[in-house]
Amino acid sequence: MRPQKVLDIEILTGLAKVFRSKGYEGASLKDLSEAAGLKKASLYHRFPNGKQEMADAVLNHISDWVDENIFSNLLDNDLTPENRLKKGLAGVRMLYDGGKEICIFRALSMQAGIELFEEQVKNGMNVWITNFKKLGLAFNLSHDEAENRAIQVLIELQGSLIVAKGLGELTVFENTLQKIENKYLRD
Amino acid sequence: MRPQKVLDIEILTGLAKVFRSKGYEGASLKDLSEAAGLKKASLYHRFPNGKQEMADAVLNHISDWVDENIFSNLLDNDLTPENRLKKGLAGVRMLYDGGKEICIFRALSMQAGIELFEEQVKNGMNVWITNFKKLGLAFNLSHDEAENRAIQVLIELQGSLIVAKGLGELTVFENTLQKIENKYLRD
DNA sequence: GTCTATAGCTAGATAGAC
DNA sequence: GTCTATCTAGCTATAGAC
Repeated sequence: MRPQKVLDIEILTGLAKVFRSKGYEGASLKDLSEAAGLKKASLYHRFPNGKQEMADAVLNHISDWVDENIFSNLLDNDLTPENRLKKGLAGVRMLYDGGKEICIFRALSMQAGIELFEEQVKNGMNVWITNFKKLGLAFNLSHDEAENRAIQVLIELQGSLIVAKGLGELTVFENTLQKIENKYLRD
Repeated sequence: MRPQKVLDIEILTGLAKVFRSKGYEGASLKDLSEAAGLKKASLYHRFPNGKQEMADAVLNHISDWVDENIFSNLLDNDLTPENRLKKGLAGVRMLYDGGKEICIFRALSMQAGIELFEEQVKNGMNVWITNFKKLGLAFNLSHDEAENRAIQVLIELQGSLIVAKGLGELTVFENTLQKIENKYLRD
């Protein structure tokens, strides 16, 4: 076989960039192939089921990144709760590039995607809540408090991304990260 | 002239529904014409500049609704600050149908919309912040506190809409409305 | 595995009858 | 003002050479 011209990771990175900025319907095969560095037909060779398979692959790729760079920190028993929190939030900051990038779930769950990715969005959110809840328990919060705070973290992250993007003020996102950190450290 | 078959308000309501659920690119002229109750060519008679003009009209229509049903309450000098808040939040609850509906700005600002509606989204958010800030001042908050709380309100509303929609749990949105109300009333 | 070329379709938008 | 019929451009996807 001939060697791959472009590595899988490079393709996924390119595809992710387009899906995140344009959404599912908004991302054309032309956009996707240019960002991936492969012609359309070659993309179909890698993803025989087309655009949907590309979006799935991107979701899985990002999901793996989040596991490795955020959740693994939140749950790391070798760290103090304070350091789990700090390293976890550092991962969050990186995931969203300081507020410049949008949440891939949100980008893909609009439009036709509503039914297409509904289940994955729901599961994805529940995993975030579960893991932040475990962090809350490590801070000696009650089950209810830990769960409510986990949900609140999700709300504030998503909300601040929208507002930061809308206003063009990245500080809104950064302030929210600080606020979340302080809230856990204070009680 | 022949009478209009469908009233402007009915058209706008139909168009809004499609744009809110599918976004700008995701909303096809077929979808839009069916929801409006007019054939494509007739829609173009009403909106000669096409889809973009339809989206603009929807944005203006909703903006008027928000002025009348939310902001006018927040700024009503005949009411106590408590009642301004309660009536304003009641409008917010109605605007988003208890968490079932998505923010039109968000729906339209994805995809190709990024440059198309960027200015309108920014202005729209700033108006929300300005008006909630005035409410905060009526509650005797300092300028800084009033502004920060206004931004926080926007963040929590947008975030809770996303999380409520993603989890399929409308209570997330309702709880956030309660939390916002309590926060103002407490201090 | 990657490419050029193209099929088949649907999108947004118009023409012109009534 | 609304309709049917139609145009063109762009879309997703495929065929087949190398």
